[in-house]
Amino acid sequence: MRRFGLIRERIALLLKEAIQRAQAKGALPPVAVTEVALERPQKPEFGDYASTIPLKLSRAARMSPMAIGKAIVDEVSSTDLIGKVEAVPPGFINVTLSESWLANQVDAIIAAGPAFGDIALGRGVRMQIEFVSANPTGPLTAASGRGGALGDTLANVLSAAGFEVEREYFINDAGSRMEVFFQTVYARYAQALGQAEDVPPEGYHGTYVSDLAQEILREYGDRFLRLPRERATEEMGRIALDRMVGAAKRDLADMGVRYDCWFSEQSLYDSSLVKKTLELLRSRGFTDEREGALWFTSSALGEDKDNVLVRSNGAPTYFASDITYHYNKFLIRNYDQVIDILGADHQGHVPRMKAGVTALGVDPDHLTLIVHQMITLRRGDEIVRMSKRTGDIVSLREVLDEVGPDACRFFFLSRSADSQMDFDLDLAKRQSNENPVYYVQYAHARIASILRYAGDVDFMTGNVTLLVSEPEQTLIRKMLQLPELVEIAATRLEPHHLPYFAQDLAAVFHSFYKQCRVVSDDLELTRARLKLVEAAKIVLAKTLALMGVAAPEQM
RNA sequence: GCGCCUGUAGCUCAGUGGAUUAGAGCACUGGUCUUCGGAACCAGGUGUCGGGGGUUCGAAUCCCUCCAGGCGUACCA
Repeated sequence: MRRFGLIRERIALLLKEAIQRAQAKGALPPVAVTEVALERPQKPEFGDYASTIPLKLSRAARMSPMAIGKAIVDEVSSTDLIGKVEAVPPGFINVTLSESWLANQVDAIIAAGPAFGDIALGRGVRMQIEFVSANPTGPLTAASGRGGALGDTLANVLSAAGFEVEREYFINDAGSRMEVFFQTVYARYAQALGQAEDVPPEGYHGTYVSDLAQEILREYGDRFLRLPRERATEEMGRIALDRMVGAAKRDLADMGVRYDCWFSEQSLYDSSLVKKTLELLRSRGFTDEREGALWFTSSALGEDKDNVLVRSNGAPTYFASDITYHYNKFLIRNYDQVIDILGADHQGHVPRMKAGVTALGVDPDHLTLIVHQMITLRRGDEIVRMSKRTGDIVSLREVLDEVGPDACRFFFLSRSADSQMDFDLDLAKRQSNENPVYYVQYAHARIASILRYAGDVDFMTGNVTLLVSEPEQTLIRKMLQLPELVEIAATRLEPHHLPYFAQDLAAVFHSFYKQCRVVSDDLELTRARLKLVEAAKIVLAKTLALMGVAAPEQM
């Protein structure tokens, strides 16, 4: 797969070489220059890239920023890439890309095809990203949708950035919540058969459990009532669990979320890995027995408290499973980097997991925990609570059915993980026509339509050097930002920049379309512009693909 | 109490220490004029960047403090 060197890096190198030459000639004092940072100026008249290096060197060099700027600019070697480079007050160096180089990039984009935007940042580093991993004790909630969109998109972005990414869902099919869930299913089943059974006090009161019990009753009859209670609870529970996991898989698949692996928590017990991991922690001196329980002495690793691994009743906690799970990730499957995406309601898990992997002898920097804030669901002014235990659920399924997967993903992705999110279901439905996702998709459909309209015009021979008008160059500039966007999203683990870029790109395309007739009597210009349109389609489709949003040929 | 996150336009939100006027979408108003898809384009304006200090040549951005909201702070997950 072909990957492109970033324009920004090429320019930074040119500036750095210029500085070295200026220093060699004595035009600049030999002060140390670590890196030449480049930014994208807010305004077009300031060029495509700008550096503040003169301002930063001013003090050490004991020269005015403008004098430094001029000394550097004088030494920048001329290339086909740069059209103009100038020093401007108070001490910026502004770089403008050359018209002809920009025009030629249209050919480069078409040659790259769907690989355009891919970069060589990851260099094959093996990375695992785990997300959603919701308890299979009920349907996925809308909140899980946020984790799903975030994790799946981040995985797409990291793959595009050259990481070797595997996506995983941790199925919490063991432990105390599971027992309570099994008992709840049994109670509802028994109730359906006229028995006086109560849902356990900490049980799940949602109607979905009753539905599930009815379903089991229809398919299996009353046979579980004739089995010993413990065995019936276990067997029926396993059936219910399978259905819940199956539903989660369907919901996520319908949202376009893909997984490479669904990993069972129970398997960690079945293979005795939990026991082995606890032994390891014990032998390394990170455990302590107090009040009949086994504690992880995380306070010795800088955490503010210790955490229970095995309760005094002998049952391991979820934390014991999760450390074991990370033992598996790091020491059995040997991932170089692991990312866990959690909801804010699990933020307390972050410091102890960091301490946990440290105790395993793993560099905690190899584990990144991304915490996304909660979403508040509303229907108009009414706030909707989401809890599987109370049964007051807005399921992901419901949101998908109401809003559709594309709008759903686009919406979830449009906010940074750090921000709480308001999701008004009424509004999302009512405004579906005004949702930015349609604006972006419309641009893609319009492009496809233009290409259809052009019919059999063979534009692959088009001469892109004709593409020098302002709307054309603006569109090319915007398209060329995609690789940098991938870099930013991948290094900062922030996929929320994608929807904004998609909107910008669509807007720039619509504006171009309005100003430039594509298919006209001028055959040469038509061919060139069709190439540009084709390139725009590639870039827009790639952006949408990274977000997991459909790129329709027509709407 | 302590910890994490947040506070930017009427609403929902972007904003990697930099450029006399801090951005986008929605909503609102007016225009385009519609032979390639009008689900479009163009033009309009509001901000004590929560308050107050500090660092810096320069702060929405970094530090301190206060206020407000969300979440966490279990032998739950």
